[in-house]
Amino acid sequence: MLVVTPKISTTHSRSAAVTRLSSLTLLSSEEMDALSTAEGTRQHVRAQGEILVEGAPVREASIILSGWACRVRQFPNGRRQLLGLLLPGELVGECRQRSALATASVIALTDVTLCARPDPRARPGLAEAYAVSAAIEESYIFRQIARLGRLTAYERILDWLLEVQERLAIAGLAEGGRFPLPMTQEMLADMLGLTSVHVNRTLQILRREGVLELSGGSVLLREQDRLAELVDYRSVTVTAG
Amino acid sequence: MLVVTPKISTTHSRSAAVTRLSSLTLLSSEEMDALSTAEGTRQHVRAQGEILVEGAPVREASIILSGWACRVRQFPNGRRQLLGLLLPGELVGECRQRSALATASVIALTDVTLCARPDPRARPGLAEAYAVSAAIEESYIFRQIARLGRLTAYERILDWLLEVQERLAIAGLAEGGRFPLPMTQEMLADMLGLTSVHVNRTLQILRREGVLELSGGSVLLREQDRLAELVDYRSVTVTAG
DNA sequence: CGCGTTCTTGACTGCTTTCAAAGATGGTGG
DNA sequence: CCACCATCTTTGAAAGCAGTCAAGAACGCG
Repeated sequence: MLVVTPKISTTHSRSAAVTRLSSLTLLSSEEMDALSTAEGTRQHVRAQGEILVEGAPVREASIILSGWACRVRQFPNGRRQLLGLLLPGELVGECRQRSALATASVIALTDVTLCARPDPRARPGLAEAYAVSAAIEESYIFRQIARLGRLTAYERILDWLLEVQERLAIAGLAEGGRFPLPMTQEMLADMLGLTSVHVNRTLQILRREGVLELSGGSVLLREQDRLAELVDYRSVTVTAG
Repeated sequence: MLVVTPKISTTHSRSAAVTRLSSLTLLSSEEMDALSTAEGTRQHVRAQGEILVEGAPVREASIILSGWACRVRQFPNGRRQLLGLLLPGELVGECRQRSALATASVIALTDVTLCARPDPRARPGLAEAYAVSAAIEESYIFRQIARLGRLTAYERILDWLLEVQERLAIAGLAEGGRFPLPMTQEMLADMLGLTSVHVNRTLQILRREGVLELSGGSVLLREQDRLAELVDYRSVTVTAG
């Protein structure tokens, strides 16, 4: 239950955003400072609150500093589908276009803290980091399509958990197969195209098999190599040499 | 079976690419000329051929001049999922990043003709058109996720056909609910996360209901307003005012 | 006309959903 | 510290949508 991160013991270690973006490409110290400065002016959104509304204009791109968010599509009959996660250090509302409207709503799954994205002009490292981030995000989106289209409930859950772990690890928020999972089984169901009842039953199978511990909003994944093979999970690679 | 387009009777009317891109934003005549010139140097890919390979470097962005292509993810056990279509006038291999690797393979579903994308620098109209095109593409991708996650086979097919029609219509390739559909039922199945047997049975239901005519690689959709309501289909909007 | 691919059909299996209700959990106020 | 409430998780039984396997029919192409 207790997550210890002994190696990062300085009072105020690097934020998730700095950890993530500086791991995507080499950032100058000026660029890291720009990020830290930007993090000073935060914006808070309560759980369930809307960060972006589908069809509404996108003001400016933001970076998620803490908390989990997701893109979502709502159907009129009550069904809804979570299109993809947005985790700390990741960007919201990137677009290359003036007068752009959001192509999907974004809501906060937990309480979320955001800040404006530092201007990438005259900061090639940041521009590169944003571009790499966008490319990685695209590959997460494609993975979500393949997951929903061709994996069983059992495989979907494993594949998705492996992805979440990888994404959190990039931001320094997962360690040793353990990471937070602040979502109800109903949210999981909406993310994975299942019902909450079936998510529940499948999670129990995974627990019984010993590959998964799940309690108090925190997960421990065991035997990850075997699981990754099972669902053909591949780590993200978007840049060459 | 015979598709007549009487209004465009000049010998060489606008290409699908020019039709589509100039409908996304206002293009100057120089920009339209640049497109037409670019179309002079074509590249051909046979059906089933690879246009982009996942994990390989992306050379340059291209425009599809004719034929259908798609992004695809292949699983080791033979399963595969088509991630999304790429239709005439749409762009392949857009990325904002040097040394980028393709995040998914792209294959030709039919014989495909491509050309290099004219340089958008110093051509604000083209830059805008590419940006709008990318935004629209993103909304198609989100729609694919929602389709696979939350619609039944019956709904998936209708929703997808409505989207294909809208996309072809933008390029001037659909009219009066009739458009080409050069895909086998097995391809449809891989696109919609179903088996070909179930696609077959569902198509028969649609035919029996009279909402769909399908033969010789060509479709006719009837009662589109009713169908659109049935699956909560919304036309794409990505730019304000 | 012959062959390979694609489409169609039937019978059966099974994964996932639905509906309903009971149990656990966590936060709040008394 | 405990009772209480809302939310979340768990369980059971039954139904349904979609998958599997297999074989025959139709189609398109050379």
